[in-house]
Amino acid sequence: MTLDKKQFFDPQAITAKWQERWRLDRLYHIDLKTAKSPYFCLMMFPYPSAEGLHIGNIYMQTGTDAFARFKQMQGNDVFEPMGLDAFGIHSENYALKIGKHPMEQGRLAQENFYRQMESAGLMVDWSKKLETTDPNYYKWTQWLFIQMFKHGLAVRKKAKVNFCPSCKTVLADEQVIDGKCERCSSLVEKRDLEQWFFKITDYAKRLLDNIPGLDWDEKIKISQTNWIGESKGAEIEFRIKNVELRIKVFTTRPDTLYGATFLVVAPEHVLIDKILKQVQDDNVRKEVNEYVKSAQNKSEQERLEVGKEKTGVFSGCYAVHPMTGKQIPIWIADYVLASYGTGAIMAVPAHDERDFEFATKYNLPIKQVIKTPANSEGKAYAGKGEIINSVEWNGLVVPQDINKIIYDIEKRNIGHAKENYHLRDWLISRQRYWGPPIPMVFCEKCAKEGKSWFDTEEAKELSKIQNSKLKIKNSTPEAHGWYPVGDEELPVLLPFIEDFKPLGSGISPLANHPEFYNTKCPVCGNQAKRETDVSDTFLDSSWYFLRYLATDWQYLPFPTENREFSTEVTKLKSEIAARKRFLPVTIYIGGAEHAVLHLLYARFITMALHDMGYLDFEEPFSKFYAHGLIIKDGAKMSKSKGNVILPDPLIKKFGIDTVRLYLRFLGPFEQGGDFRDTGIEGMHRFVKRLYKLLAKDQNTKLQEQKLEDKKRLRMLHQTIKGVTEDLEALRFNTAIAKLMTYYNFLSTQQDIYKIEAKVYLQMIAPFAPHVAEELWEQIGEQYSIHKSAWPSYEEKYLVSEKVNIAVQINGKVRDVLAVASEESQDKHRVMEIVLASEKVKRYLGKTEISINKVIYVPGRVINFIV
RNA sequence: GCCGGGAUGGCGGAAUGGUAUACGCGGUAGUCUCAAAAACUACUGGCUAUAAUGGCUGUGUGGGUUCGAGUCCCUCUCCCGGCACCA
Repeated sequence: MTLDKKQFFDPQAITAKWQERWRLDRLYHIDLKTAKSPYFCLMMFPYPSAEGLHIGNIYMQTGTDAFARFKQMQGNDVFEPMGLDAFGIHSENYALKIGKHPMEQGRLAQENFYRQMESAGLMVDWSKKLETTDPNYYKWTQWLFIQMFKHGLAVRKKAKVNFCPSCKTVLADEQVIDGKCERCSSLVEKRDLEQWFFKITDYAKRLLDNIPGLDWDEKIKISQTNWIGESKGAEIEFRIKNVELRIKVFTTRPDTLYGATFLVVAPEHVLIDKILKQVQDDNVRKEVNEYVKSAQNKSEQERLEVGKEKTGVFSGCYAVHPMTGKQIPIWIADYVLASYGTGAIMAVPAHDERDFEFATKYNLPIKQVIKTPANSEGKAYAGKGEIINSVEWNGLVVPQDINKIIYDIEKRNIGHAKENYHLRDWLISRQRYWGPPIPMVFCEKCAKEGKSWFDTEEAKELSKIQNSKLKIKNSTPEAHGWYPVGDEELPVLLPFIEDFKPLGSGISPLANHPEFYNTKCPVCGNQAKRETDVSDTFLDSSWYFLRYLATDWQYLPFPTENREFSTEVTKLKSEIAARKRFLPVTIYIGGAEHAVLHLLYARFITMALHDMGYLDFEEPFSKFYAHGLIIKDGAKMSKSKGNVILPDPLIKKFGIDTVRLYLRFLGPFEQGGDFRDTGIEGMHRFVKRLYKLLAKDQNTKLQEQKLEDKKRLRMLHQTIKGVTEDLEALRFNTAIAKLMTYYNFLSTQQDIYKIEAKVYLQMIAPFAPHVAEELWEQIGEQYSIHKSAWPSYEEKYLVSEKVNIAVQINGKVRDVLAVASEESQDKHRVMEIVLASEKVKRYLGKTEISINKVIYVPGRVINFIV
């Protein structure tokens, strides 16, 4: 007779039973204050834009959860919080697509997301959840913006910025991938606009220098290093002939200075106008003007097109070479970028491919200054070799002697050592609706009078107490008229408006709402206007991990002892101290796609908050682990391909424990893997078999007495060791493989010892929390398995199963003769095995040698000295 | 072009320099069934052999180090990711 499945294993009933019990018992509630061994296990919070959770979200969340549960069982007080990154273009675009108001869509999505995440059986303390759209949250996002402004890290600048014509907003550099919008893949345009920027470039060096010390995925560290893009070199000044003007150029190869045969400046370079005034020839002037104009009209895309032939025009002016005193022509060409370095270069065609191409086209002189191997032709871009044709530098060898050259340049007062960074300032304004309004007020009257917040008493007070790393600047023209909203006015609520659609033309939807933007100047009291742009969603997520520790605090953004909050700090003194122990985040798990976005911004903001005195650490995430992507049929899941896997039906069909186990098993966590339907069926079979093996009313008898069988003890302890090490390194797939091997072993045994069942359930609990809890109860153990101590192993049971037996002649290993197995641990037995081995017989027969000494190397090789 | 990472059965993937292919999927055969499904049992890299506890071969290519290489070193090919007219 076949058993009805329901009769012996009903995953839905088990899940419901235990989730209910855990909730009633507040099993996963964590008291941040009394925690003895604080462990902050953070996972990236999702944005609730799509129809619901994606299998990829579940993949990441349950993976993090398995690790968190493991750490909890190891005796840590694990804080695993969760929330929603609900503001931002992602969510807004989705609302636009389905024709709902973002506020309404947000409410629906929020409900659905929390329901789904709770069904995943996470050990999240839901009493500490947060949403970035909550005014109690974005009040502090706005507060953060204001602190950045007050400390001179949020500035208004007019600049060429990325503009997405489809999302109708500006974008940060990091949000442009291959010239396309990160969200919608539209071709990004460049527009000249005045916007709010965060001065992340001020932190470029520190952000870079801290990278080697981070316990992060190497991939991510390399990406960030490349993105910050430090180039070491020198800035060198060239006098312009007949004029009191100088052009600064940046070069990484000051050693090739004697090879500079002309200068090139970007078409946008500010000196061009001044230079042109000196030019007599009208034709040249006209030509230059035309070139500059045509360069401006070209899109970034066109200008950067690979393989494009270089263009340029002679400016009519000459510069004076600082070493030789000879005059060299100044050219204007768009292969030099205004936004990098000084916007001008010294061209060394003999040793730079681009300069060579340009010099060849326009017939400019080429002068070799580095000795190159005989066989290479004119263009040798060698970065190393002996310097020639360079008067006093001749004979020096680069790169070794580059510092001598820079020293010489500095001594002659023609330039100095200089580092440049690829990193650009973080453009924070968005001309969209769905975000926290930037909490700034602009007063026309004050602007005309050249006043700003930096002229107030408060600014002067602040400048007295601030960290030396942050110098409050004097009021710059860009800051004139700008005041932050007063603390008591926060949050600046995002109003509900019907016309929330992005307008394009660089204006935010809020700009059509005088009832929102009309206000009074906090200083002069005249009519003033609120900023109508909202901030980038990456600002919301740049500090959310701090807020998890303070979701119940209304007057503190996160645990801090800064004097700004002195009243609260006095009141909550010990609580703040206790909660601070969870920071910085112990481990952060998330997708590698945020390498240069979220992860860099969070580091920057943390560093800035540190410098402002709000935090006493400057790196937010001690450890970062990047998980891989889950794909289907070898391709990324997408609706157009019709290969999207949704979690709900799977959970319904197999139960969450099977899904959790399968997601862990399908490939290494850091690589992701291919979702296969037959694969999950296989895992389902395993879960059913396991249940059958250990469930109370099944045939198995649990042996209460002590386990003495050596083989079984070794199996048990080896599995504990392997699984523990695998979990420690987040190698979930191999951990589960070991558990399955162990199951296969146990299932062949007549009886199962209690200790085996117990340890087995504990090891599978992080992956299959509900089934493990159910069986834990059925074998008569005390609730809850998740509060039980992770099993430990004893070395004495771990003697290696395999040893190799080798022959040594004159201290050198000559040959491996045999492989002995477990029984061979004592020397006499080894001898027997060796002598019985066919290979040894042959070896001994051939060479007529005898074994006179045995050296035993535990675990690996047994050497015979012959 | 530059910087990373990778290539192991029919498939996903295991292997601190020590019996390559753990674990799962798929496949084959069998048990149970009127039958099928499910479940269970056995086998499953290739070639060869079958009296075997047999032989040979095998981790993208070609070489090297080593008693011993998927693993370490060098060459080449291909694939994936990031950056890219950044001076």
